[in-house]
Amino acid sequence: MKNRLDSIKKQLHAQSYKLTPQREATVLVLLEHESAHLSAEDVYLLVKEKAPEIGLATVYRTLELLTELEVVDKINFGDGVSRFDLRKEGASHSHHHLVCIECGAVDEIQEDLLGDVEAVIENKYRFSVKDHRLTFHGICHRHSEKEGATEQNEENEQMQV
Amino acid sequence: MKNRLDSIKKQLHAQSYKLTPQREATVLVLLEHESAHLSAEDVYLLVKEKAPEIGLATVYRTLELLTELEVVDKINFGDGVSRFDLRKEGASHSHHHLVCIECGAVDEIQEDLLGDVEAVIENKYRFSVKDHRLTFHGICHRHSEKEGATEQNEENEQMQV
DNA sequence: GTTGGTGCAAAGCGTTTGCATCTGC
DNA sequence: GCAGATGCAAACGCTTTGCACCAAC
Repeated sequence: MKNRLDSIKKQLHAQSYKLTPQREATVLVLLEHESAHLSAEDVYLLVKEKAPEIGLATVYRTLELLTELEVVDKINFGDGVSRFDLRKEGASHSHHHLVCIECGAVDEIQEDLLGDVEAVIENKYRFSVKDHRLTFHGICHRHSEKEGATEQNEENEQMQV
Repeated sequence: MKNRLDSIKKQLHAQSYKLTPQREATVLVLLEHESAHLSAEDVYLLVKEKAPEIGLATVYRTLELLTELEVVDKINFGDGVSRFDLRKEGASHSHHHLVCIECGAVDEIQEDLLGDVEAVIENKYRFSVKDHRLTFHGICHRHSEKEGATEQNEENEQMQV
């Protein structure tokens, strides 16, 4: 965790940005809530616990900055808010998501399943892929198998495989 | 084209919705601009040419209705507006998109490249896939190969393979 | 006449921006 | 003191909603 923060600090400095207390608090919130797919508002409320004086605009500006630096991915599940996902250290691509239409849970898939597909895109369609967004909508394992599974609204889990 | 309209009319009637003149004009605009990834505002301006009295709210309501009926897919490329894509007749999944970060062009991929990936999602992650969204961001063939390719902003092409 | 659909304007809501203030070299 | 960063409030832009009116059976 400390390493991630240091590494992000270096990335900021490399582009002559500072790691201000507000930015640090924001990054810490993101680190502490990996895979939570927080919205800007979510981040704001959590950061306020650490640094109550922070303004929403600063959070937006920080998240924008981190997106530019490719520290986070700005993703969108079609519900009208942008969500921010920390990239795995060194990952060059956004990971995939499973959105359950029953309970709203969002699971992550860290393994890259698009290698073959990207090869087709590159060769057949002559398109040089820089990033991708892949989201599946459907019914998660908690709801497809057993009826009466524990309700899980607004809750997020990470599936590491 | 006529067939598509009739088919959509049937789908509406099946759920006891009417194909009002405003709805018909909206559907026609979508049919005439397939693969154009029109925003609601775009659709509104085009529909106004056919039916000048139409209101923006009606267009929004119609697009929402068509999305529910799975006649169109509501997609989002992260630029803050929803875009509406007519589904191919009988297609059960949204098709894929290639967004060029140089010129903003959006190409479509009609072939389904996710068969193997969905099998993994279903089996390994026990997730029952109902729909997907796959977008690649990168550099399109017009800009990756030859410098000085024709500028193509806000323009869209369909790649049928 | 009842029901669903429409048009308009106002409201809603996430996000961005202008600007005065602050902070650190 | 200068440049970058911040906080606040206002502005913005897309989308939704309330409501009176309309159209079709």
